[in-house]
Amino acid sequence: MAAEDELSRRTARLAKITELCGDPFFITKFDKTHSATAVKTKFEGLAAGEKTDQSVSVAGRVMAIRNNGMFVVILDDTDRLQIFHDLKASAPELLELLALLDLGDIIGVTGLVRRTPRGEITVDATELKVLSKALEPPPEKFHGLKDVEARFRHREQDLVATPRTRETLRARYKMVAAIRQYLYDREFLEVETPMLHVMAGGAIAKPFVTHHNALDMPLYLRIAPELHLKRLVIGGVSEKLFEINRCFRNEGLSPKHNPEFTSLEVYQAYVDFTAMIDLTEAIVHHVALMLHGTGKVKFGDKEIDFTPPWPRKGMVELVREHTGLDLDALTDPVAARAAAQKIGVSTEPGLSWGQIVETVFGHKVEDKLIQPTHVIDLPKEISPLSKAWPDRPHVAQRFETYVNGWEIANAFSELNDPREQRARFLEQAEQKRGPDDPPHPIDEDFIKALAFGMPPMGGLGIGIDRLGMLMTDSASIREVIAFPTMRAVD
RNA sequence: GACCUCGUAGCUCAGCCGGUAGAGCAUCUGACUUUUAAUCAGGGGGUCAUGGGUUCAAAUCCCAUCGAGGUCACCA
Repeated sequence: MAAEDELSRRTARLAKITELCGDPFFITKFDKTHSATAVKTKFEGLAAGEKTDQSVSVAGRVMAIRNNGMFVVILDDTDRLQIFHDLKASAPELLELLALLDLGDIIGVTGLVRRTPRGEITVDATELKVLSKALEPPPEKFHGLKDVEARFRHREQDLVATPRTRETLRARYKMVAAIRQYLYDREFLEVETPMLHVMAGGAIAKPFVTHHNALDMPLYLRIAPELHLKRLVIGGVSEKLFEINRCFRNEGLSPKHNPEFTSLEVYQAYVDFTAMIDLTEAIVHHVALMLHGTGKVKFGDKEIDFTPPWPRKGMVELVREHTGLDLDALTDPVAARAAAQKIGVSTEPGLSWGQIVETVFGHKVEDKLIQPTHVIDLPKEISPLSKAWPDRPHVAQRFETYVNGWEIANAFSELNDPREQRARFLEQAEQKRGPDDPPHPIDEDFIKALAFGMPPMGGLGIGIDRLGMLMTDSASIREVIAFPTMRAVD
């Protein structure tokens, strides 16, 4: 039967239902007394074949109709639940309505709870209401929705058809809630800063550009909230604050990159980056415990142990361990570049020593860091917002945390010297980057804010989507984003 | 952006050494009073992503386009 026929068949049934008991789309409420799980839990003790005289009202989507409607399975946001209709003894109106049910309809049922001889908790329907009619059929009941494109373009279908999708997205949302609660409990204030920026700062990435009509000027979707968050700390809104929200980067898509993604950024005055290491471990471990009851989390064929503390290793030290190349001994960029070339890492000419270290690290080390590892001692040249060590001026007081080869956290002792910050920005603006990259703008408002006096502080960013992937054994970032970015179809 | 793979019924898939399209689920008709992916019998349902080419003949081979996935590149 063609799709149009399916639509007209279901529409015809809707008309009949409307004749019988009114238009379902006019219904505004249903007094649901129990969720599917609540029913199953409450009557757990029933023996097979045992009946009760206790009535419940349940509601959900019709997932299966067996034995001509004798058994109907509904799904709500907790579980599936079986409904029984006595095809011989039920009221004729009920049976008439039952015959008009389709897979996917939303129904409300009132009836007595029993356990069938086969052991299934079941509601013997005495009342049936169609609360909403599905005019389109659901995906195949056993194999579900497999087509990746369809799953992401029509997440509602995927959610109905694929238990794993429900679990993954729920876990992601619970994870975000757990992180918020963790920080609330420690008196961090959750704040909001602009999504629309006059210039996109706080990171290096290509921004999305839009235009404000009334102001007749370009605006950029933020690539990071960092600079505004620091300004809030400077102003004294709170010495401990955070934001969990979206950032946007106009770059390539990959299993680890979505154009919009969620980041957590935390700032705390009067602490250094080592406090952010502790906080990173605490937050991530807390999330693992909350979702899995243990710090050890399965990912693919690996087991990742989030139990603190995690090892800290220098970036140059790691490069040495994995390649034998000691970049500390080659501080001249030309020599460093030649040495990198020898071990098969070619770099653009004109890169700084720090950029070469980062490139070699990215090619030779990154994907080997499976268990949580804090990479410390990052080059100052690639850390324009971080304080350097007084006794090691080319090394930043910064770390990046890697898990499963992915960067999931990035933090530093925040640079608060406005003169030094201006110099770093200028250096940044001159640094060699991609051929079509726009020049890095200098955010004078931010420098002015620093000049107003920023307390020493630690700042931390955690990629929520990637953390979500780790916590849900998801190979693609799209699994943990309800509606990942897709190309438009005609 | 480059390369590889994929796109067949509403869904899940088969068919791909060229010969005019199949199965299961869903759907329709009938049977069935306790099913658990219910079962049994029968029926209907297709622009084989789109466009072009080769050929007597194309779902199948070739080219282009669109969409998707992957790898790489890009990426604080």
